[in-house]
Amino acid sequence: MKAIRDTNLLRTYLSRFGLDDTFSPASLNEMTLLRMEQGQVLWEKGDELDHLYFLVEGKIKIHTSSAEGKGLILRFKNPLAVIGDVEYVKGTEVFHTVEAVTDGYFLAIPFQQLKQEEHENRSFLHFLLDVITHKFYTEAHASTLNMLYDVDVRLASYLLSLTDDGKGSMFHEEMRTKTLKETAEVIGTSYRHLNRVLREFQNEGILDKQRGTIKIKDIDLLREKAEGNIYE
Amino acid sequence: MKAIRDTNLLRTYLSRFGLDDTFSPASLNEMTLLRMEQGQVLWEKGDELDHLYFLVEGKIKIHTSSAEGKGLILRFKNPLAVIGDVEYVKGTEVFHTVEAVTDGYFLAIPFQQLKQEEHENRSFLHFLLDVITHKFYTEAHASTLNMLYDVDVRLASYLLSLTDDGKGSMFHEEMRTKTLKETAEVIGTSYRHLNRVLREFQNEGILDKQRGTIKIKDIDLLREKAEGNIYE
DNA sequence: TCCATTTAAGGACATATGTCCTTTCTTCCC
DNA sequence: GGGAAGAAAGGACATATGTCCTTAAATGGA
Repeated sequence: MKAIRDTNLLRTYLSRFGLDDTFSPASLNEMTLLRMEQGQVLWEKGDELDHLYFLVEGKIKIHTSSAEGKGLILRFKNPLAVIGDVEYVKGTEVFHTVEAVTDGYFLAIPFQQLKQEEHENRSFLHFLLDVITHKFYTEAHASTLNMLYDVDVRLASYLLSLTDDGKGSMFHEEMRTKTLKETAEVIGTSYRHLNRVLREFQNEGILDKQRGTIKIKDIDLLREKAEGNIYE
Repeated sequence: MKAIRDTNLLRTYLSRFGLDDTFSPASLNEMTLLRMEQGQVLWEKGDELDHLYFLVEGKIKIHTSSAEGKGLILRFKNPLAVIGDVEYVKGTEVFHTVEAVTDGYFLAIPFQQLKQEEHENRSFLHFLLDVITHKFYTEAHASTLNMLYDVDVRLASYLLSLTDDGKGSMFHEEMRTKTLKETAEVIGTSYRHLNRVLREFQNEGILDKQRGTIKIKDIDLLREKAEGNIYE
């Protein structure tokens, strides 16, 4: 990634995400702005980090793959996402590959500065704790869902998580998955199988689809399929 | 669980695990000692917690199950294990069932007291951060392993994690899994299938087994099977 | 505009894994 | 010592899911 010298933009992001409340002025001063470009692989398994990064604009994809190339997308992330928190606390290498899905920006701050911050500033520790706890929580949910349920349940959950606004009411009945292949990776199955399950759903009257455009027809049936599970 | 009035024992545990360095005297004073009994279900999904618990003696099992009764053991834990950390930070309900595998003891401290501790004591926040980060880290490893690899690789990893002392040398070539059924649940498969894979391993000369007693014969072959993955 | 590339759709088949049973040993209790 | 209950072993079969292909429609440059 390339460093961008744009103090105004940097300040805008700091205040938009309340980072200027979390960090001391000294730390804010150490922040740099970086630009990522679509498709770029930002970090790979095994990399050593020495900065903590905040995604402030754009979208990234966290994924992993076995030696044999079998891939699995763990999640997509939008601002404000934090990268390097676990690595900072545990001093370990990067474990998952991070890729830019769109163009965007990161803020970066050196680990060294964070050490300082830890001592002077309780709210930073709290921030870190909240971020990592949240990661653990969602990871635990998702992995349980993946281990315990078949693809149809996971797909239903995934569709609900996009369709539902989380409060029980429903928003866009129609949505376009960018690519079905990507959807397959997110729920941890092959494209072929996803397609199969989608057709089943169509046959059961749960949804309509034509070349990748999926339209939910019966959200109650979908909820039934998901068996009360929702991604996230 | 039943509260035990045994100040000496309590103090022993506090110092054995260095908790008296982490907590303020006021908090130490609020600690209570509890006894668990083998087989007891200690917490279930949906329970509300108002204490943080430390397992100081004995062994527990963290597991979960779907509505249809399909079960999955996430992990076993020995002292010092912490229960309720995520629930404390996020204010959520218990997510996994916790069961006593043996008799043992917990220390408990009210969430309310922790609030206090947070303000007065930086090392407590750090303690919490370390514990949760570690949980995230191991959970991420295990779930990736589970999603990406087949049972044979997972079994090989699991056996290695018991056989290996982690530094490349090897300890007990012979080990007795308490029950194979339990082993199956830990690696997330059915007993039937575990049995199948064990027989394959035997045919390939990797191990010998007779009625549940497994003896590793060729640890290099086993390592090859595990493809570099180790549980934990 | 046309061709190359990507995405979608689904057939055919292979494989991993699960479910349900039956049998055989152990273990343990009365 | 004998029977009941649990643990191990594995046969038979069902099912979920993966791999490999082929075809058709969309999409993005040159």
